[in-house]
Amino acid sequence: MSLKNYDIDEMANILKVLGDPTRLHILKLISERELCVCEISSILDLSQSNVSQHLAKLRSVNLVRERKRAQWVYYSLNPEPFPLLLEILKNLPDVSVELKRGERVAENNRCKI
Amino acid sequence: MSLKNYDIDEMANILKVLGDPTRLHILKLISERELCVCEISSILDLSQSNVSQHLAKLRSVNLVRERKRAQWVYYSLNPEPFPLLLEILKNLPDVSVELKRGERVAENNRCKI
DNA sequence: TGAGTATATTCTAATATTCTAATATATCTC
DNA sequence: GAGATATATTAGAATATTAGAATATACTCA
Repeated sequence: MSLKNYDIDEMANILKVLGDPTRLHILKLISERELCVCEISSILDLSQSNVSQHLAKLRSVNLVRERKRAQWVYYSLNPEPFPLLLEILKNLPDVSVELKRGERVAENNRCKI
Repeated sequence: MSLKNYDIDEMANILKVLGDPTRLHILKLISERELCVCEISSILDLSQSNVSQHLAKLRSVNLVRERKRAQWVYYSLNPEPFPLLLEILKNLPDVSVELKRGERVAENNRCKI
């Protein structure tokens, strides 16, 4: 996803989706490592439904990619270059501690494939 | 305004303010040339109150600068470097035709100082 | 000082967003 | 196939945002 040639409404839409702390947090997490919904849910201590709805918004503007395996869905950043997003994420606080917590959950829940 | 060291809530706040087509449009306009509220109002065909409220949101996250002269208030981009914003604005459609229209308004209303 | 103009603020109604609870779908395992 | 698990979707209540009308403030000029 390039940044070129957006009209104002498209750009506003993307920025609106980005303008939510939960969604930014999710993006930061999956920018470091692919995560399934249950891991995100557990790390952020949010309901599955809530996370799923935020992911739907992120999908709606093509910011994330999903990979389905068995009953799990793993999310990662859309790999097409979107320099703006990378710049934003680079400047958010580190989430490695949270990710460690996610790993333990993954092991317990056997969604680690 | 640098992009470094924002926490997630601050960043989300800024992006939320940016995530509105009217505000993006205003930012694009004043990135080309300092404008008073009445010019913005006329160019975008929005009520004075509406424009003023959008400007208040832009002020709330420090994206714009105001210069008061007589009864007019002239807005321009906050000059502190905010590479992210410049990148966004660079990729929005040209507004020079709209700005020409604004100039005519300015002449009629004698807010051109 | 008083009338006129530009802008900001406040209030309110309409609309949009968010969260939770309930339900649906899909896949796995037995 | 039946039950269990992961995820998505839907519906509804709570909350937030938006736009317009009315009002307030600040400045100018006669």
